[in-house]
Amino acid sequence: MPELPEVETTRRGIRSALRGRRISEFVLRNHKLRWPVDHKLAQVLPGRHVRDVRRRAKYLLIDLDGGTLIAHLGMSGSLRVLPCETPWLKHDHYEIRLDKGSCLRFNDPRRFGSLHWVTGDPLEHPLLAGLGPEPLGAGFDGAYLAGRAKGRKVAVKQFLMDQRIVVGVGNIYASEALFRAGIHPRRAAGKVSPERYARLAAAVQAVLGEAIKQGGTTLRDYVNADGTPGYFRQKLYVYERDGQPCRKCHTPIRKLAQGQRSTYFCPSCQK
DNA sequence: ATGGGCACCTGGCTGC
DNA sequence: TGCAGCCAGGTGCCCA
Repeated sequence: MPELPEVETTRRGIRSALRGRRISEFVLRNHKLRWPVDHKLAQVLPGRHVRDVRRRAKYLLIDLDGGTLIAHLGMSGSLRVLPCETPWLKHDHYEIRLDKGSCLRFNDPRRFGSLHWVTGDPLEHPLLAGLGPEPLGAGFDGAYLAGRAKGRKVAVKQFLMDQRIVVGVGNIYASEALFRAGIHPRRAAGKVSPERYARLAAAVQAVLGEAIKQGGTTLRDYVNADGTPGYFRQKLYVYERDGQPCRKCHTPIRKLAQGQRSTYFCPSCQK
């Protein structure tokens, strides 16, 4: 999926098109996403206005009068703003039609995405309640990471991707942040020094911030709200670069498997 | 509590 | 050309 930078880029793209607008219709073409989408949304949503579009972790929160839509893009999902007359494409699953002829449409080949409607505080929804701090907000730094890592034997790369520890870091940016911090992805989380956690926290913030500026990373499916790809791919140091020379020391980048996911690293720069 | 593995699903690529 | 096998921006859940 889209990781934090891609979700944030999507948020910025759809927010300007949605805010203040009135929903005229909700069309559910395929309710079989990660969790079944409630067909009643077709009755519940029309007439409501969009107050704001927020992001928490990799979830988009679309605040309406009297409730919030919680949308997740899964691995391959994208939300785009389109003219209402645009024909349905393969893997288009739902559409929020707005006044003035535009609509927000969700496309997701793998259907790992989701859509929930809540009338209370969305941050208290079970999917969101246990999430860790935002990496670009207060409460995330090296001291925090070091504290959470005490005694943990899990590899630091998997630790960093645990959304209960810190949100938003997925498979691409975990490898990239560890490279920037010079930390070997297989090192036990509890055996990384506080000094190196300070470097790692700064690296996470830097790589996510830079990726947001570039509109995210497009590998395959991901497109922004206006259909354009993200341009951060050319700035990646290690992800999907196995066998190619390290951009700092020219040692070939290596690939390994951790928790059924690929990890990329430089065996010379990362210890 | 922690760690490890599987499941959900489709499509694109590789190699025989 | 056909097809099996493997891999892909995530994460909830089950088991030891």
